[in-house]
Amino acid sequence: MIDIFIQKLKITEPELIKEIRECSTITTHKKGDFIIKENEYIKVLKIVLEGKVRVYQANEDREILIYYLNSMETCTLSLSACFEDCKSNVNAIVEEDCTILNIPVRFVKDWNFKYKSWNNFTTNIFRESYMHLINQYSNLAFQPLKDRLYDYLISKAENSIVKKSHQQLAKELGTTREVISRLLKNLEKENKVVLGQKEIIIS
Amino acid sequence: MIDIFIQKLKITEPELIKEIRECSTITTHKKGDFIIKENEYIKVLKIVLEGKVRVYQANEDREILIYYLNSMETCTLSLSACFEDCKSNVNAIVEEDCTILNIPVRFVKDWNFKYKSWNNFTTNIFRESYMHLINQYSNLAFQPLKDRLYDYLISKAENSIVKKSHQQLAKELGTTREVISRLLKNLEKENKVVLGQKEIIIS
DNA sequence: TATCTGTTGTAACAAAAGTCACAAGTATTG
DNA sequence: CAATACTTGTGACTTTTGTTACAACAGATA
Repeated sequence: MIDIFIQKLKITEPELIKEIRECSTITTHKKGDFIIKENEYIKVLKIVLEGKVRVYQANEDREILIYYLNSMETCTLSLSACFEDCKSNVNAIVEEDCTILNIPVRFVKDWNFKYKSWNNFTTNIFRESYMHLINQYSNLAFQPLKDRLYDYLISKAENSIVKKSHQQLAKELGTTREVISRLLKNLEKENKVVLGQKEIIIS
Repeated sequence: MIDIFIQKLKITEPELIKEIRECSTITTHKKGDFIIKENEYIKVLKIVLEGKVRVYQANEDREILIYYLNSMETCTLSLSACFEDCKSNVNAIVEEDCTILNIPVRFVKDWNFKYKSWNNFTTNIFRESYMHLINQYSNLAFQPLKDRLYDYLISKAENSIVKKSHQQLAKELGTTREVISRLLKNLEKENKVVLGQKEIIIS
């Protein structure tokens, strides 16, 4: 598993590969486990080798998705935290049983100047995440929820099907279940989707 | 001017200081000039030595602030763009006449692995910007505009006074002037602020 | 002073989003 | 099968935000 990750990162330095193997730990987590909780100090960089994790912010009654971590994806927030001892401002919950590669913060910081390929890796993650978040931000500001929902469905569809409950969508888009149900019904009336049980078909 | 910036960055390597001086250019811009436009390729890292720049996203009829660049602040977006040739997804307009330090992208990338203090600088900028943006994001998702406005006024107040027009505030918070005027009037009725011409006093 | 531009106030209405309450269907599991 | 939890539908209502239209005032300048 680590090999695939190392390959994906285009890590060439043998010493770095050795260091990663030596200092990192691999943990497994069940669906529903919290990987990171708000206000907790982050002490390791977390990379999902397998499974799925949802990283989100919450207020009293609603949640909004920051990003999903799928196989071989890196938690930008934990990476960010590695460079300065700081608390998390998000939660991360396991959505599908997963295997996680944990690298203690001090290594992440050291490697950044020691190994070129690690440096490329971290700056790429930052760049991509930052660009993505800015776009999310202005969509949230300017797009009506109906449009955000429809765009989101399209982006998540596999073979034009999205297997999610209305409640899940609400948590991802930062609203409530009733609102999602209503908007989906409207989309169905406009013949843009067909609704099923935990399933939305885009037409 | 460059000296202060170098000092602020805690740059110790004499060669780096030399390189910065040699490769960078200093430009001046008048109020209203565009530093960066949406969909333009970014070719230099921009650091505001003096003056003020507003970086924002726009749609047809509204704008939302991403961040202000004040004296000695670095444009995270242009930094981000340095690591991969890419188009801007924001605009940057001069709000107060300014002096800008421009560093071509290839240097920014090289230095990141060549000089430790430069590496620290870039990762710090990324970390702070990313953390800040995540918080802005969830505020936008969860906080009513009235609260966002009030919090914003408090954060921008100098001696409890904010010298901005309603139109400016609208552009910063991603809404329209009329809405801001109404919400401010409500805040005044609740004795939270006193309104004047281009001036809001927080009480 | 007259004119122009920018600023603020505000009413009336429309649209979007959130809340509450309840009903009914589906899936899961002891 | 019965009980339970999850899922979806939906009406009625409220709150928030956006839109349109117009009036009045302030400040700068010719």
